Amino acid sequence: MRFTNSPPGRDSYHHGNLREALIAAALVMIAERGPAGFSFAEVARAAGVSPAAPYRHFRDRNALIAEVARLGFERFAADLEAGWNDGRPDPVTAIENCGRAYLSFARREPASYAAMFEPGFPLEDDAALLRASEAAFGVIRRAADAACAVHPGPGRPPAMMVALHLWAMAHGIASLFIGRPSAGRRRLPMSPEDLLEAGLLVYMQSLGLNGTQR
Amino acid sequence: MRFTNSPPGRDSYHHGNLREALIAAALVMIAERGPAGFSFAEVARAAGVSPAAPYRHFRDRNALIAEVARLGFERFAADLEAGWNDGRPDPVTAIENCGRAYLSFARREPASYAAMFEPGFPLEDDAALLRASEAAFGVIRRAADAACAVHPGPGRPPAMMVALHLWAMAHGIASLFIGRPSAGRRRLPMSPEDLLEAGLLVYMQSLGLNGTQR
DNA sequence: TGTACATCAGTGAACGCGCGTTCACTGATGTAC
DNA sequence: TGTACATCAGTGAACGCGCGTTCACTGATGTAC
Repeated sequence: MRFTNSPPGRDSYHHGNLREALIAAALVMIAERGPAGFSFAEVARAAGVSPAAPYRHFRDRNALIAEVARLGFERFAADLEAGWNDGRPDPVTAIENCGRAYLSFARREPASYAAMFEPGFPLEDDAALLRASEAAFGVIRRAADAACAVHPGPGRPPAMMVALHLWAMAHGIASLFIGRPSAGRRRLPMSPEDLLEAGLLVYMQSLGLNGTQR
Repeated sequence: MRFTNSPPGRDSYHHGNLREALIAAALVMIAERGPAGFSFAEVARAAGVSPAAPYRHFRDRNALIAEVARLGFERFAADLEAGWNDGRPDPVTAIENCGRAYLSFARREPASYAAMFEPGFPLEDDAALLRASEAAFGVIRRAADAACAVHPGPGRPPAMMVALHLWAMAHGIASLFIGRPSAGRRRLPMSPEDLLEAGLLVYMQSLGLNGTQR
């Protein structure tokens, strides 16, 4: 598979779109074989370009994966934001929609999701990447804030903790039941989406948010 | 680092313990660099043995990782079983202990946990491995059964679903907050253990299991 | 207890391969005047 | 509009390296008698 600008073959000495083509090729390979499953040279070959060309755009293979992850987090945050939809029509429904958006992203973009959460090397020191991941978590955090605000209190749980619970459950389900299988995967008696929705409802019921009242 | 039988150097033509030494060396390398971060040759070198020697014990590198995962699942199941402790003193406390055992395993054996859940290649067709992973899930499943049995009903939730929720939350927290960091990791305002305990309590409260009554 | 022999575990040399990285280069693009 | 020049993106050849895998081998162990 080639990822050149001008179909079918490149007509110019310059590629014109190499950076994007490399990212697209990496996504395909990560989806097929995981973040560890390709080399810098292979991705160049897939883009129809010499093995030295990618160095014009990325310091090394890891930098390419980091960029895949960063772009993934950006789309991920946008998806979660759309699902949350400012808490409409009500917090419980909006959180369910947000959860659905979460799994939908993991399903549509397994390669991005893997680069984001199992890159195979530490991704901590990339400021732009951290910012993108914080934006995504920010959506969940705001959803938890809004949900907690409904709580009658006293005994209102800390919103940060609720956000982490929501995220852990969504990530747990995505990571166990969506994407390339691991040995841990079980057969599911229901879709991951239904499993997450039920889990969120059980959880939120305890918080005084009755899922049936909407 | 060498993993030979007779310290400090091997005195015999035969290693005597090579299989175990290869597994031990793989565990160290996986802990440091992830399941993708070592080669078959490197693990042989670490064991102080020629690059051809590992082939006497494992078909290839993947078979070695699969064995690491299988042994990991065995110890994992035993740990969960000990935490669950047949539901004593009561199901809620026992499930909390089981959750603590879950995270404790991920903390003590990050390399095994990674091999089990992010091997980097499909591990589906290894029957012994599948059996070991089913044994581990079986503990969670039995814990969910016992917890659901306490539910006053009607509206008692399916135990299988509850088991999957418990597992997803524990795995989500382990995978996000324990082990080698990914870009997704947030700073935690509390320990993973406390986060999981709180999450389990909130969840189980909805099931009619009051965590404060024990 | 001793000996012959089969089995087994590890050797070490060899191979072809693809990778990461560098380098001086070259062709295309954009811009100043 | 034309020309000169700087900048930029991709070339292709080269390198050393470690890997995976094979092979005939050898030394140690265990067992039959």
